[in-house]
Amino acid sequence: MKDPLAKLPGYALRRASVTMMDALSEGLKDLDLKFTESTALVLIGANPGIRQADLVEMLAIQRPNMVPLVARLEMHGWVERAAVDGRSFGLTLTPAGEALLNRVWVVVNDLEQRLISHVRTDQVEIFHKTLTAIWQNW
Amino acid sequence: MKDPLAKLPGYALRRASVTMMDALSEGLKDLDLKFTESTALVLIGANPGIRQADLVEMLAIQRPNMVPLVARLEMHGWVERAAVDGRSFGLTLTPAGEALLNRVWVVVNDLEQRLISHVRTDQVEIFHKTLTAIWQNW
DNA sequence: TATTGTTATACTCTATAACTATA
DNA sequence: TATAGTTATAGAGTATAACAATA
Repeated sequence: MKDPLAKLPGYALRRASVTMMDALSEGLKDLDLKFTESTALVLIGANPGIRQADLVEMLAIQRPNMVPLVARLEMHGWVERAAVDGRSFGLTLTPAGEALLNRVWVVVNDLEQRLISHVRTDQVEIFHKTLTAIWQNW
Repeated sequence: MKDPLAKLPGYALRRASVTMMDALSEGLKDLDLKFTESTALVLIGANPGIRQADLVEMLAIQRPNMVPLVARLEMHGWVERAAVDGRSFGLTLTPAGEALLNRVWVVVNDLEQRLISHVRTDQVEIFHKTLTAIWQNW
């Protein structure tokens, strides 16, 4: 059976991403987290007081989809919202949120290590830079 | 604003894939095709008489989702189904399907070239091999 | 008994339009 | 007038269970 798709780096990029995301979803399932929720936790943890609008921009998701996401993190007691001004909220992790974030990092680091295991050691940096250039300079 | 995600090759892989897929979807919109439909056309074109079950395996999609996909390609007169035995159909492109496939290749080749433009020339092959290893040997 | 294709359905993720309140 | 957050909703894309017909 011929497979012309095998010659296409773009197709490989897609398949690699899906494969990795499947594994990540599996790992996050134990934490009761979706992928985007985990990235939001990371950014809130690194930037206490960050606003929803900042998350929207950094994660490149739609504003309306941020609402139920943050609501769920707050509902579980992982994130707190404090009014910054009359229309925006600053987000911070609760102690429970910090603890959860630590577990997120375990899952993520395991995944990244597995990913990197398929990249020659001397190629890891350029591999990363190339992927970053693709989405940032497309 | 700190962004710990920027250090993660896996996150870059995801963002790169999404960015590229957005561009591909845009290109395929002119052809009235979805991404998976375009990959099915490629495989049918390269393997006349291929069965749905073969597509399902090669594209790693679910069998039930193949049904409306092939039905749409047939409905538009791009693909013909011929009974191979009592339970399976062999798929072939019609002349209209071949013409459409040529246009798919134009879109795909443009996209691949744009993708590759972000990869150093001497790195293209290893970049491709690395991505392939990730999804095939995960 | 395993395989092929099918039907019906559900779930997740993402996108759009329109609204309120505030800067 | 532009921005932040919200509401409601719609659309892809993908997944599962169960079935009929055939190998």
